[in-house]
Amino acid sequence: MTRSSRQAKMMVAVDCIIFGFDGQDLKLLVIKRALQPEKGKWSLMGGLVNENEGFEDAAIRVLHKLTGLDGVYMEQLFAFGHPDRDPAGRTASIAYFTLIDISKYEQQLSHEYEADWKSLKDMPKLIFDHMDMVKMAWEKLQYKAAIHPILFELLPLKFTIPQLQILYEAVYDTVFDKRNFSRKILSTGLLIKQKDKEKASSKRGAFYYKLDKRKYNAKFHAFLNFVPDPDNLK
Amino acid sequence: MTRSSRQAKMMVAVDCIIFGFDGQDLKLLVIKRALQPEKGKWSLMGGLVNENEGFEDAAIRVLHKLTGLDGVYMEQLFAFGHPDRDPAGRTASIAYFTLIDISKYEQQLSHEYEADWKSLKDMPKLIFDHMDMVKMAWEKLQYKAAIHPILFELLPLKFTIPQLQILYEAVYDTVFDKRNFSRKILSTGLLIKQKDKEKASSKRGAFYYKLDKRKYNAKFHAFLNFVPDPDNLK
DNA sequence: GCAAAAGTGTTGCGAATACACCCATGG
DNA sequence: CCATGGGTGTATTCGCAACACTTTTGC
Repeated sequence: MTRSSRQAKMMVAVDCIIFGFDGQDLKLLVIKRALQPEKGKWSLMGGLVNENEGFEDAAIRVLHKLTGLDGVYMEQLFAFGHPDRDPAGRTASIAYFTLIDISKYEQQLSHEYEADWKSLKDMPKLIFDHMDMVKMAWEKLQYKAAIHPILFELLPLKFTIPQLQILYEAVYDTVFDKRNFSRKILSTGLLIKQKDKEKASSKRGAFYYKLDKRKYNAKFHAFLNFVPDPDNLK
Repeated sequence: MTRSSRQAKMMVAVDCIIFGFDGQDLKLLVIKRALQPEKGKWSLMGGLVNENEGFEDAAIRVLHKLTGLDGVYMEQLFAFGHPDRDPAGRTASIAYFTLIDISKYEQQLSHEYEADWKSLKDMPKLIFDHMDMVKMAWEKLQYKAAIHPILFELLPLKFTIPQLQILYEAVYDTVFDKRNFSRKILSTGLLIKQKDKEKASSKRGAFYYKLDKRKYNAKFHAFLNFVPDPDNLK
C-alpha cells in the first residue's frame, strides 16, 4: 500500500448544528451563505479547518465567530465525506452538534452574517448535505436527551418546571403528564428551587429553579429515562 | 471568508477498530504496520481514502482487505484530526467501530498482513493515537450494548445462553446472576431455541439459540437495560 | 368570582433483583 | 455416584404510569 495519486488530499471543513429554544419551539441557527457556490442560500454555519488546528478547535472558533459564545455544549456528530457532497471540489465536513442558551446569543449577535433562528418544524431548504446533518443531529438530540440531562443546556440559568416541560415536549413532539414529569425531574436531585417566581406566563407564577452544577457534572452520564415509549426512537 | 492558503488540504484515512470474541475474552484485531514511519509496530488496520470514495466505503474496503468479510456490523466512531497525530504530515482519520464473528474471520484470513487478535486487557502499545481510538471504541461498546442488542454481532450463528453471558460479562468486566440474565435475554423475544446442544463445555450440554433476524432488525433500536448499575458507565 | 396555570398525592402494575434447588451426563 | 455446569421458579422491592383535585391570583 503506497501513497499513490489515487489518494488525493481534500479540504476539511466543520459545520455546526446549533440548537436553541425560544420557550416554545426548538430552533436552529442558520445563515445565508456569503460565498459561491450557492451564495444567498440557507446554510449551516461552518468553515474550513486551518492548517494547525484540530477539528473541535475549528468548530469552537466557527461557533464563536457567529455567536460570540464560548464554553457551550458541543460534541462531534459525524464526519460527512461523500465525494460529491460539495460541488466546488472534494471537501469533507466534520459536523458538530451544539446546544446554546438562546438568550445569551441575542445579546452578543455578530452582524457579520445574515443569521436567523428557524423552527425545526419549518426548516427552509439547506445547501449540500446540510439537511442530512440536521436530521442526524435532531435524532441524536432525541436519543441523548432520553438518557442524559442535556436539555438544560438550552435553558437560561433560571427556569421553571413548566418551561422545562415545554422543552421536552418540543423535543419529542408529544405531551407529558405534568405530575409525573415534575416528579421525575425533581427526583434526579439536579434542581435547586429558587425563592422567586416567573410571573409572565401565569397569574399564580411558577418557581424558578437552577441547575445544581456540581451534581449535574457528576450525574451527567447517569442513565435517565425521560421518554415513556422509547420504541419511537431509533 | 475566502479559501486562503491557511486552509491546507489534508490526507484522510480510515482506521478500523475490530472487535471479536473468542468464547472467553474480548479481542481486537491489530496488524504489524508495513510502512514507515513506525514500521513493525502494532497498529489498527487502516488506509487512505481514495479520490472517489466515501468514508464508509473506504472502511468497508479496508476491512474486507484484511478479513475477507463483507456485510459486518460497522459504524462511524469518531473523526480524529489533531494536527500532529501523524508525524508524516497532516492526516485526519475517520475511525470505524466494527464487530465481527471471530469464527468467520479465521476461515478467510488474508496473509498479506501480520495480523493478530489481542486481548483488550492486555493490549500492546499502538502507534499514533490508535490507543485513544481503542479506548473510545471500548467505551462505546459498553455504552451501546447496555441499550441495544449489538453483542450478537460478535457471536456465531448458533450460540448458547451461557456463551452469551460470558460475552456480556467480558464486556462489562463483571458477573451477572445467570437466572436473571437468561430471563432478561429470553424476554426480548430475539432468540429462537434450537433442537441441538453444545456439548463441548459441559456434560449436560446447553441448547443452541439463533437470533431471530426479523425481530432483531425490528427491535434493534428498542432500548434494553442489560446493565444493573449503569452509573458505572459514562 | 372566575379563568388559567401551578402544584401536589395515591394506587396499581410491571420490571428488576435476590435468592435456592433440581436436572442431565461424562467420567 | 458424584462433580460440573445447565436450567428453572418465587417473593419482594422499586420505579413508572395513570389519574383528579386544590391553590393562587390577575383580570
